[in-house]
Amino acid sequence: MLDLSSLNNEQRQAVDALNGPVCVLAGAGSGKTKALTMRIANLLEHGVNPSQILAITFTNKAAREMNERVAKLLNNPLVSDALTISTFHSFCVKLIRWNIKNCQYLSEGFSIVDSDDMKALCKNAILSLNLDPAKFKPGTAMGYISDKKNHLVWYDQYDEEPNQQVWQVIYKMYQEQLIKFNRCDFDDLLFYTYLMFRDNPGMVDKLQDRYRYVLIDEYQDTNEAQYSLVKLLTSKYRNLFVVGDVDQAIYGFRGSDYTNILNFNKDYPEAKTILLEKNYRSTASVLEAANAVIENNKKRVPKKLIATTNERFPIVSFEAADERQEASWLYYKIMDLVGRGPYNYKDIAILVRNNMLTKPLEDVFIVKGTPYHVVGARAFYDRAEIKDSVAYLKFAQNPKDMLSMQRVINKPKRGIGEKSVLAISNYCTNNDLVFVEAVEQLEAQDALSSVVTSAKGKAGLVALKDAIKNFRQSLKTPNSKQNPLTNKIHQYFYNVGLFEMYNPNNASPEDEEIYKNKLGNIQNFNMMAEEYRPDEENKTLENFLDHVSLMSDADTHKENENKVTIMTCHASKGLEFPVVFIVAFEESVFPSWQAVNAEAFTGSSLPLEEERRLAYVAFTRAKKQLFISYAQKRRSGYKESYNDPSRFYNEIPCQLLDEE
DNA sequence: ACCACTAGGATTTTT
DNA sequence: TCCTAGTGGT
Repeated sequence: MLDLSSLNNEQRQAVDALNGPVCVLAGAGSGKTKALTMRIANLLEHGVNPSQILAITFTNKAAREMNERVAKLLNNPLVSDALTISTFHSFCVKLIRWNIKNCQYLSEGFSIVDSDDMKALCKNAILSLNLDPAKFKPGTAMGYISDKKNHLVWYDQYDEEPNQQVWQVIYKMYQEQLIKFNRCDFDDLLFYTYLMFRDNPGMVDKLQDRYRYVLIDEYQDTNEAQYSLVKLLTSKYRNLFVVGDVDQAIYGFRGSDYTNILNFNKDYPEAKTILLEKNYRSTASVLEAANAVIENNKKRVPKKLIATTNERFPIVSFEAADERQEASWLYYKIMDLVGRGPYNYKDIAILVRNNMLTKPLEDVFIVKGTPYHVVGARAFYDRAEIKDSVAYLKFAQNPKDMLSMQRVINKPKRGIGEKSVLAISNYCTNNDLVFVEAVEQLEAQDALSSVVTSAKGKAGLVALKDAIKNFRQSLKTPNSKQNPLTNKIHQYFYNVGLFEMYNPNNASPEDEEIYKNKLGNIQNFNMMAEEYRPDEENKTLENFLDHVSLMSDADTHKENENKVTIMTCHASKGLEFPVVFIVAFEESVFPSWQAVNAEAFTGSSLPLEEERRLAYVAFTRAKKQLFISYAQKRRSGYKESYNDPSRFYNEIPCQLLDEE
């Protein structure tokens, strides 16, 4: 029997409201994850089939944890497999793959582009329109395209804004390329799923019957595409349970719209609304500071976090001369907390507004030997050798992916240059063939010379083709302990010459370490194909690549290691730490200069209010103690600036502060 | 086809 | 300041 005794009245209501729409407005630290997991367990206790439950979380890590918690609550590991708990994006990939025939823009084997590929495609589009990429920046194009997709606008829908029409043309070219390569971007996952729903009532009907109970965490951060998806999915049974907090809406820049949660009652007039205001996480002083800051936002529903403890610590602040002094102050504070205080390194988090700010901290921690870990080591996937490895896999999985082909065809050097690449691409397009077929046809007709000139080039091309063919063949035998995916990948990488390319014996003395390192990275990446999920039969190449593409920064957080955690405020959402440091709490950093400018030049305070919510999120991560620092002078990359302390700092009542 | 050098741009937050 | 893409020479 499920033990509900640890819940308060409001949490209890949320857990007990099994049917119909429910909206839980949950302040930071008010036990919303607990309510969410308990409710899933409660549904199961009341005879709901686990396969009928769909829960959407904000990160893959949160999904995994929720799954484990439910299984533990019910003392039944078997429910784990039957439950569907994932992020919007992961859920959408699966839906598209299962219903690929209903998706008019993708076919079997499609793969997801990363932001670098997106940028490259945008740049190609800009160049082929004879526009100056310095004036029409690929980054701006990406923003435009993403914004349109998040609002469910396809490229053929006329853009009324006269000066936006260039971007619309770029959008069109970009999208046509993606479709040709059988690829999609992050936003397409949501958009295409929405289109499938809209155009296939039969499919929606089936899914509605399957997922009778839908739960969504962090609902304040859903965008129009996600909102519309959910609406279609739940319109039949209306068992929609959403949890969120308007004060923690921090993803407006990517189309998230917190009015979705404010208007929940309009869409579902019969909805039950539950307010969770009691905070079980933080000390009274932390909550008073957080409340005082967030009160300054005009666009909000008044709400105060209520402390459940009288414990309080002063909020320690420090004004540093520059970022280096700030970093060493941090170091001494940490040594003090760990050496004399009751804390371990893993109890401490350092939250930053942007990724650049981690560098001076790392410099000090490396010299002093402080154990730390930067969340968002997605940087691993940005290394050239890992991108090459991924591109090799994506090309094998998706034969139409000429973008990945371009990346790998001459790595290692095979004597195939720009001209040959173009000739091969054209041959494929003109004869409606994919790479392997094209090379085989040319080989059979003894016509390889028409695409590559050198003997080395011809041999290289045929060898690459064979390696891909063999790999694809090996994928057809099911994975097993004796013959795991990672072995097949290893063989493939060996065959294409990736290992030989970074063989340290081939390196000059000064490159030896670099080669060793790169080789190690490739091998680690290869191992991940084995480790990323427990069940052998689901470790397909497709699943592995989806996993790699959709892994978020926050998913790289390891809490079991005894290390100080450094991460962005955004990535800290949903987490808690006994001790939290917020660094660079300065005007133009936090709030960002873009937000400050927006208010000054366009008069819009919306970006500033989002920054304030971000500060609120950062503050409320702290369970016990909060430390805040700012510097008079900051050298950040190539720029040097003198900033005032953050306006949010001045919003903290003085009596809570201990200024060092 | 490949290498070495140079100029210019870059970092707000992310699936 | 550092990294990247683009250019010109071999």
